[in-house]
Amino acid sequence: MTPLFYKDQERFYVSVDCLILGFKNDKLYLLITKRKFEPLKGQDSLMGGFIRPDESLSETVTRVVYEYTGIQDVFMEQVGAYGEVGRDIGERVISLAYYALIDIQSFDEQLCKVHNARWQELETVGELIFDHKQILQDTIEQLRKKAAAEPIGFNLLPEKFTLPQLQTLYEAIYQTTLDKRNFRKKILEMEILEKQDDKDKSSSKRGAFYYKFNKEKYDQLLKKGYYFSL
Amino acid sequence: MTPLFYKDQERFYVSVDCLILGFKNDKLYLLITKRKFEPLKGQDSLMGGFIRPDESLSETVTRVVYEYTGIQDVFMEQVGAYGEVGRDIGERVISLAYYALIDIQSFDEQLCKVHNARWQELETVGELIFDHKQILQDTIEQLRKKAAAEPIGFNLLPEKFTLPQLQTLYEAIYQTTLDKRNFRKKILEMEILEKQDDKDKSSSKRGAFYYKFNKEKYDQLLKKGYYFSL
DNA sequence: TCAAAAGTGTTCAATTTACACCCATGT
DNA sequence: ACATGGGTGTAAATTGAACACTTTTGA
Repeated sequence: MTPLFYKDQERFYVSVDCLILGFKNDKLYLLITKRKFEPLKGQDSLMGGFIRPDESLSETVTRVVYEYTGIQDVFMEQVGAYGEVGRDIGERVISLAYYALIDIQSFDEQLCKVHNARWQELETVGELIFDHKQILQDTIEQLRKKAAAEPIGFNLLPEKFTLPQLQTLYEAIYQTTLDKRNFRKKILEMEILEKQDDKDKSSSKRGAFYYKFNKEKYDQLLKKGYYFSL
Repeated sequence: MTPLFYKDQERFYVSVDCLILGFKNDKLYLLITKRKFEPLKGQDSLMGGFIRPDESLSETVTRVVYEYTGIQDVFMEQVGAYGEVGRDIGERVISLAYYALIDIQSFDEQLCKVHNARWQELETVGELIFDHKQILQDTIEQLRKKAAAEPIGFNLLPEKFTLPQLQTLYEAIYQTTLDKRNFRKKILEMEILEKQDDKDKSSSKRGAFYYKFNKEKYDQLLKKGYYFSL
């Protein structure tokens, strides 16, 4: 019942490459693994996995991210398809790149040992196999644009976070410094944050109030034609 | 010499779907074809083609666009990868969507008959097979953002164009009206257009001066940290 | 001579940027 | 009591939005 026309076509290996990003110590980190098989076994690589016949693309990403982080229900976005003929030196593989933003607190550190993985500060990532470095560049560029236009940064923070935390996150994303008063004014004016009663005292004596992102309020805002922008 | 690990994996049909866009009569048009083979033979569809083993993704797009338009060296951009398990009802096909912007003047009208294709006004596109309508939505959204931030609109115009033409193009892209004086001020201040000595008299008695986009000037602008925005 | 599209500047409003001091608290 | 990071408002500058009339010329 498969149409004949399809049968005449070539088929290809298709993989996903996942850029798993976390935020700690005021910096963005990329999860990097040592490749487990030839060719280039042992070299630094993005997390990857081949697509299975019964999986959609995002299901494959979800599976790979879960495997490497133990986290489910992760925020992800597609970066693009990479299909130069010789990009994978083993066989021809077309790769679909996705980045995933995780709260690094809920990351299972054990899994680093299992997978020979490590968190590498984003700005200091060295050589990666194939075109993975290019994929990373494209991802950073896309993340910057997206983070400026939609409230996706919160995926990198715990449910409760402080405004200083949020600001250093955006400073890490944009690789710049931001004015404290302007930043706070802007984010608070949107009224998408809910101030909590308790404080984080881990980084100052005075303590900084916790906030939560309120997705419902954000959705209402969208309906009214307002847009997130930082 | 192919690594064993790869051999264990499934392989997939991979196609590109091309959204070929043109501009005429103050409106954007999408090239639509009647599907040539089963399943859904005869229904409206984007231009597509299967990837060949010796082709990169953009080479496949270039080939498909050439086949349907007779145009080479076309501006294109990737929209994304579409890979839901059941998206193609014939077989599982992972599709990589690209849009291409062409100068509709240089389009070979003959090819419409050869391929059962037609230009459909973008805002009136009806049902399309599979997830092609979704792909179209995503494309329009991406095109709007891109056109606002980079000088890609010129790919939809002849080499020489007038400012009224350019303005109606942007009005078609954004689906809004723009203030003539503000528009002209903004685009001319960038100094990326070169005024010609001759006029287009086809749409008014007085005639409107032709301009050309100057890519060199634009690149210099980029180096100085200025950015295109319309 | 008149209809139809091309061309041209200024004012006001909104947004963005720059900037400095007091507060709370643990040591 | 003091050091450390948290928290707050205003003024200036820039950018974006609104707006109306003159010019050219073919029919």
